[in-house]
Amino acid sequence: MKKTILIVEDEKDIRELIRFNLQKENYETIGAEDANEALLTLRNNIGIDLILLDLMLPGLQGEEFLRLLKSEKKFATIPVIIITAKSGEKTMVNNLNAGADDFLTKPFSIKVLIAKVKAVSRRFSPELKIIERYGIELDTKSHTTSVDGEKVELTKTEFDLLMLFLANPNRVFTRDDILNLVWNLDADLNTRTVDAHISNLRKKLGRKGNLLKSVPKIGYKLAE
Amino acid sequence: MKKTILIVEDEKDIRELIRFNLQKENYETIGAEDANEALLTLRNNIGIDLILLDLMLPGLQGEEFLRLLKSEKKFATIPVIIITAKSGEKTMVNNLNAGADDFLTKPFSIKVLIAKVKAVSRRFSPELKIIERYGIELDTKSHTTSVDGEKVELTKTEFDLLMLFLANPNRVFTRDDILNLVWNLDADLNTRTVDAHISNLRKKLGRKGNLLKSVPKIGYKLAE
DNA sequence: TCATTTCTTAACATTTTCTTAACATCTATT
DNA sequence: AATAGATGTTAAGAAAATGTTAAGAAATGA
Repeated sequence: MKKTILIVEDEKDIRELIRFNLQKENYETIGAEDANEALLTLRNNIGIDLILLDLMLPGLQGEEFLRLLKSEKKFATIPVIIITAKSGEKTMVNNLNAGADDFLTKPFSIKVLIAKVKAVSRRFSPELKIIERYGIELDTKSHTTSVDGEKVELTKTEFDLLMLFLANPNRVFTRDDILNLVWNLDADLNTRTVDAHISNLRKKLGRKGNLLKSVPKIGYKLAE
Repeated sequence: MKKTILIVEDEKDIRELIRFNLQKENYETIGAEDANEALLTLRNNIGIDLILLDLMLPGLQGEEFLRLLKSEKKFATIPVIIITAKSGEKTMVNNLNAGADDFLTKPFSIKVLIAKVKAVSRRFSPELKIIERYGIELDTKSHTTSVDGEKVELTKTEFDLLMLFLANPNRVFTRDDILNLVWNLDADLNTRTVDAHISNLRKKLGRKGNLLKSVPKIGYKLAE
């Protein structure tokens, strides 16, 4: 699932540069010009997964904002990467103490930025889990699937699709929902593509294939 | 290869201070607030090279955690440096008996901490460790490799790459994961570089080469 | 320094996966 | 039963990913 990054940066050019590159890496991004706007965004948006914070902000100083963040329980667990022009060691120590998870000094390379974002978000959500339901087991660690103990080979798309349903049993998804959640938001696909993948999945799931139910005129769901 | 240090310390300020300084020394760090989180991290993270353990932990007492560590075969070989406020001689002896490799008493100087970490990891890194699986044997001490008893010449990169997979069978790594774990975080490389090395490795591993499986659209894993 | 080894990348080959369109089948309604 | 509109299925071409090789760059060592 796509991760959302809040970019708090007053210089528009830099903000857009960062956005562009993160979007290319398949992150969702939200921009904020200053700390106040950032706070507003945080309060109105659920599911911010990471904050990129430029410390040289006008108004409420970045440091202050960082402390404020870490003092609100709701936000305290969101990882923060600091961007700063000051490279003094004291500053870094202060920020790290205030709760930053990593830092970048300007000028920074986009590659390093991306690498840090990935490293931090990986550190915070080691998505290693096993989902099991109705005798179907998905292991995200080895990326393997089994049905009643028998191994089944799925492609990545099939795996993601099945994970969506297994994680949300009985919930109906429209074809558009599915395209948005399993593919990229901007993928420009025929909705019937979903049908084709459902069909393949059913076949591969064997006797458990009929757990994937079509809900006429709406979409699909997983149910007994 | 960058070494990863797990810092088990409930006081956030101290934890971050340590992190910052170790990162500066080019170590990878992971923080844990208490023993439970630490155990979780150990189970989900491959390649923890050293543990810094504050004994004054809430919940499961540090001593208990240490004993638990040393009793699990998988973790028993990871060196541990104890941080403690108690400087009593008896405590030290107890901890050293329980498997600690060195200790620091609070308040400690960062310089001493770094020095101890370096000393301990140096002591452990030329450790005679042999990984053997599927008939492939890696000897980290002599840096030699054999397949079904036959010696095989690997370059350092190939060796590190193979070690990553052998130490984590069945786990899928993305090309980015691999670049981060085998190369440095900020190595600025084309992800296809990984493919080239995998290809070379497969060839050198002969009939065992096909244990390195590609997982299309994700990465690679080692599996039967 | 030069020689040698190792690494990175680009180019091309091969394989896998995806998407779509065509046709089949089903279901509800008249 | 006929029809219309939906879903099911299949297979072929397109697209994307991986496999492989080799050449130049970079690192290493004499």
